[in-house]
Amino acid sequence: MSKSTPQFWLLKSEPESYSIDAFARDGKTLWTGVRNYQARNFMVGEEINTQLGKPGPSMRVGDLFLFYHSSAEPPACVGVGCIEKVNQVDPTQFDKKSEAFEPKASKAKPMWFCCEVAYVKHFVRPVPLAEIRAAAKLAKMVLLQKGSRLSIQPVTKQEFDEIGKLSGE
DNA sequence: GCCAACGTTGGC
DNA sequence: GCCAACGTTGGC
Repeated sequence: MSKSTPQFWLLKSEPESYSIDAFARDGKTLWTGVRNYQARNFMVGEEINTQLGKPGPSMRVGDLFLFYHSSAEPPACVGVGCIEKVNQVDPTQFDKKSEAFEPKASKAKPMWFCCEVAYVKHFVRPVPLAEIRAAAKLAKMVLLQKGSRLSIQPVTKQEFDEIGKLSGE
């Protein structure tokens, strides 16, 4: 795989189900349970997306992401993680006890994929959604677009850096 | 392929 | 708890 400049993402998680503190304890985790095709396709390798005729942006090993607490008080970007592996089969689709169980999937033909991510850091000061919304430079973030519910979103380097700045780095 | 009904997301 | 917006499902 060729070296390339990192790309940037935003990954949402409800802290009640998986918080940045849990992420920090785990160090690494599989980002499982994503059940939205657009979000899934970001985690599938770009070669595969190209083969499928869907050459959208794809995660690459080494990309960085903002860890976002959704349905939280307040909703906020709370830290940073790193993409360790892409295009991993999501094991929760085979687990009948999981909320993310997918009866139509089989091991031979999995439907859902995930990435492995590594904890990088907490922001010293979380950046709440209201502050993101108030920042002119962040107006184009997918997060702020009306009706945007994507749990995995591409973020520009400028946006990533600006959030870091707002966090007091 | 259309589209109504339904379930989910997520801010407030 | 409310509700707008969205994605998915399934009948036709």
